[in-house]
Amino acid sequence: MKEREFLGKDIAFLYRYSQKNLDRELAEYGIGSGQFYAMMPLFRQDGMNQEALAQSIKVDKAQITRAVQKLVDEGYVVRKRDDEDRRSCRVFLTPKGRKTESALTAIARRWEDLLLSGISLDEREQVRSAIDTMIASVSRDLEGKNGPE
Amino acid sequence: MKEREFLGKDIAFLYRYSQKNLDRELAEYGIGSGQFYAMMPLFRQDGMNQEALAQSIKVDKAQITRAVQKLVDEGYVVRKRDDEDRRSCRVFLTPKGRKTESALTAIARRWEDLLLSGISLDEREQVRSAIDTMIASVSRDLEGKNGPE
DNA sequence: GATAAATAGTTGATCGCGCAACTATTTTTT
DNA sequence: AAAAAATAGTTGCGCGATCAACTATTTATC
Repeated sequence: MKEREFLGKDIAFLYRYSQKNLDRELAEYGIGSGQFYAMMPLFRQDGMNQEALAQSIKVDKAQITRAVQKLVDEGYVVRKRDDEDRRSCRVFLTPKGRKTESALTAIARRWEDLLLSGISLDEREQVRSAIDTMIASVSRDLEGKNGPE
Repeated sequence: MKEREFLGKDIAFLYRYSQKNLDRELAEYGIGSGQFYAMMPLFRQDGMNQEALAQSIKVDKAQITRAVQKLVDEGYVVRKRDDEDRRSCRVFLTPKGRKTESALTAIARRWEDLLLSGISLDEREQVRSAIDTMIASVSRDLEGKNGPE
């Protein structure tokens, strides 16, 4: 039985290196990894509010406030007060923002290709579903801890 | 073919939730996840210098400086100037530090058990080796980028 | 319809972490 | 042996991210 390291350490390393890689690739767009993650869901669906955006990448809403602020500063998105519910802001891509879609998705794809490069095609499917399972386990744990009081 | 999300997002989530979980469990010891990762290698081998410690968890040496400083403040480790090479400090566990070993490894194990809880035993082996492969791919990429000048 | 509770967003404090610039000590070159 | 290059560690700066406390608005309750 091979001597194994703590799995958390491996995930941490993959995360940190991912940030580094993204930051390098994104530098020319004037944004960092935090903004990148916030952009991706907007390509799928434009005009969601910040709460929905936060949920879709599972980060704190404070983080979204800051990411969107930066994206506004850089001209990639605009905030529009929602007239149905004036507490919330809907976030829309600007034309400049839309133009980055193919470049940003290419960056995501390249990173993913690198990660999976040593793994056979049918194993990839298994790895992905294992990761889905882990996320589900963790999410369930999370709910148990702060969800229903 | 199922609609898949960006793999990086999943890794980011697992990482962030892991930090949160560790921080909660470590609170009673007065340390955070950053110090936890630095402690783990010391249980295996005491007295390595900070450079080695940094490499063993693949973080920046600046991060180790800070983590060790905090661990010294909390009384878990001591720094000893190395007399063979007076540039480096060797880091040793104190008795108090040693006493945390079983608790900290239990925390690591519980977290890992949670992560893997939905995955069958033989799939676990595959997942682990897939992650090893990803780490190898990423490390190779990293070397290609700043290694041999 | 007034008050209470929930919700969307913002802000400040704090942690984890990498990078670049710096100091102090080897090690290598010449 | 002197000068140059490498190495271990520290420090300042900035980004990503969470939490807690706060404001503004909406929804529920009495």
